[in-house]
Amino acid sequence: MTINVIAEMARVSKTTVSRFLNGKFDNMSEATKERIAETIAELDYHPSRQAQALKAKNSLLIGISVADISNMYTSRLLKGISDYFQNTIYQVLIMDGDNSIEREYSNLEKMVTERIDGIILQPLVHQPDHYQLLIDENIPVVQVDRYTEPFTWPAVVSDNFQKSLEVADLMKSKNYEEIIVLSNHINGVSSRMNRYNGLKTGIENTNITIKLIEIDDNKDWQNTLQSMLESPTKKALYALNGQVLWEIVRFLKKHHIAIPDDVGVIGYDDDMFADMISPEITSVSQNPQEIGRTAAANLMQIMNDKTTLSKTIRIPSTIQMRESL
Amino acid sequence: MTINVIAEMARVSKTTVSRFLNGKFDNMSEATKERIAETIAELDYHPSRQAQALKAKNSLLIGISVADISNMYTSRLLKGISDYFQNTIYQVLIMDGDNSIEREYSNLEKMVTERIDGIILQPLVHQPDHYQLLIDENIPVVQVDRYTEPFTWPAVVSDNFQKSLEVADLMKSKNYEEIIVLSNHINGVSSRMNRYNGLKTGIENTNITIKLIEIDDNKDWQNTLQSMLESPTKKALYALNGQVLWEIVRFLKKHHIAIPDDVGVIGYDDDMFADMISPEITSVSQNPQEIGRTAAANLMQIMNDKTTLSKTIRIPSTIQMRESL
DNA sequence: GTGAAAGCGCTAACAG
DNA sequence: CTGTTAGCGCTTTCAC
Repeated sequence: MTINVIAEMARVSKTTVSRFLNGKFDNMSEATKERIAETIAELDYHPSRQAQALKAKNSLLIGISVADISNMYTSRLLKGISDYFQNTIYQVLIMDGDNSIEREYSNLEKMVTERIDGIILQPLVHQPDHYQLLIDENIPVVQVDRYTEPFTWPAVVSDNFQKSLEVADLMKSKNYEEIIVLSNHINGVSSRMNRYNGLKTGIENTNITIKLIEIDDNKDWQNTLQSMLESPTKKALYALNGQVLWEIVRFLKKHHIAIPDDVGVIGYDDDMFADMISPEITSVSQNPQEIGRTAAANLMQIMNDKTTLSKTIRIPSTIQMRESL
Repeated sequence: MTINVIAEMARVSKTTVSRFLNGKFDNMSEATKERIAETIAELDYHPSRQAQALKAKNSLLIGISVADISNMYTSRLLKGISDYFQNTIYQVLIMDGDNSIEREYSNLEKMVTERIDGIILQPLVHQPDHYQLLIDENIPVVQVDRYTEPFTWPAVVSDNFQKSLEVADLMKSKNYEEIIVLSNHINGVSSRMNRYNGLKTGIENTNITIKLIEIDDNKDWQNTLQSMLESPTKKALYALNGQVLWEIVRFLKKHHIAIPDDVGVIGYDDDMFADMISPEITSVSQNPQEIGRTAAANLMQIMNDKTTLSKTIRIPSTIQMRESL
């Protein structure tokens, strides 16, 4: 089912059919127009994107590279992105890095091969030269959730540093003496670094001490945490993402450590469950759908204007005050 | 950066480069091979998928149409699918129907235009003739989670009916007298119908009665539920998916209705939270990742063999016994 | 061991 | 108002 078939059946040249397909009716008789329309409808013809792409040198494909597709944050991010592109001529090619740097790179190579017109990237690596491939190919990129440094591409992220300053204020006002930060590896993940650094900055010139447990470097983190909890100081736990937050809560529950009496808890990502467990968990609620939507809109703008706007956009998050801190 | 450029720089014809790209080294001198390899590496050349597709008449694109992308079940399903295709030459085009029949249809039309080679479909509509487009185009399809009837394409689903029989057994053994099933609209969603019908079949010839509240038909479902709960019979709530389950639990919590003393609760989808709230919620745990993987594998087989295996594959789920029932 | 040429389905410049 | 023609980047047949 090709344009030639349609042309033949409608007794016109394929040029005319092409004009019809592209809405160029300026100089087309009603009769021809109608005949083509009928033929197309009858045969249920859809022009081949591959052929169009080859000609036009754009694939109308947008690549999305996410760190881990099976993850609440990611789902909501994708919702925002999909929503935005739904009403455009672009299609969305989603690839899951599965938290593997090799797999992410292989995905990006595939995207280049697909001649995608733009990329929304949740980078697994902090150094931009790891992504030299994309720079060389001069592909428009917008980063989400995290960013590479020094500056390479615009990014849409949460107000991580700022929000951690507020977390620090909370800790001060509640007279906590020690904060144990729990996270997956922090190095190279800007969002986690900013959350951690915001907290450190926020408690400067106080007596509050901070400890950090990086979970994936430390299979034994549960023992580490347990021994840290033994001292008599007033402590709080700060989990830098949702999955870690729930691991902690599960751990505390299992060991019958009372929240917030024995230890305070606050964490990132306000899943629908934070207010359903007892005690309800105080958490920082991000807006991934809005991050996705914004990133998509910015990518579109960059692709259209060829202007690479050089800034980081911060989408506000909010601290949901509940009972655990 | 095209094959012509490479050919010129390596001082061979593009035929030879093409042979190189496709691993046809049968009659190629080591010298040429090396020269081409070097040139490609130097220029970081990636052949255009569009041009290849145009020639080969396959896009190597797989379309995934999901009902709602921002949903735990879907994320895990996508993980399974992505994982499988990662090591193939196929790319995955994910589209979100956002629970809108129109949007789903528009997505499928886009897939046809992209000349995708196969589709994994979580159908929003029960009648297969709604998908006549795909039938006409003769596109290989595997359904997931739900299926259309009468039989059109193979489907990979959970053992919904079977598992609801077990739920019925549980209800009997715990002497429940009345079961209130809560769900989004059941009609046309085979998984929900099977869950409901399995329960009905399971309690045949008992005195247990069943009531059904379809949440989206009934904005007022909370009042409906509340009045249903007033009678003195021993009752249980059965939620047919995760989102409904958590809405119910939230509702009960808010109204201080005790689980399981005032009312028993069981529901589908064993999110990581079911065992973290008090009381822990008894739930049916599906295996969406395995469903996705299996669907992907079957689609591959159909695409390769051109044999449309005509069966429904059921992936076992398990009832996680906890405290709420 | 390698190349010339045709053609995949489409668009656009030019001609009439 | 419409058609002829060339060409997008690749693969493949046939020829040397």
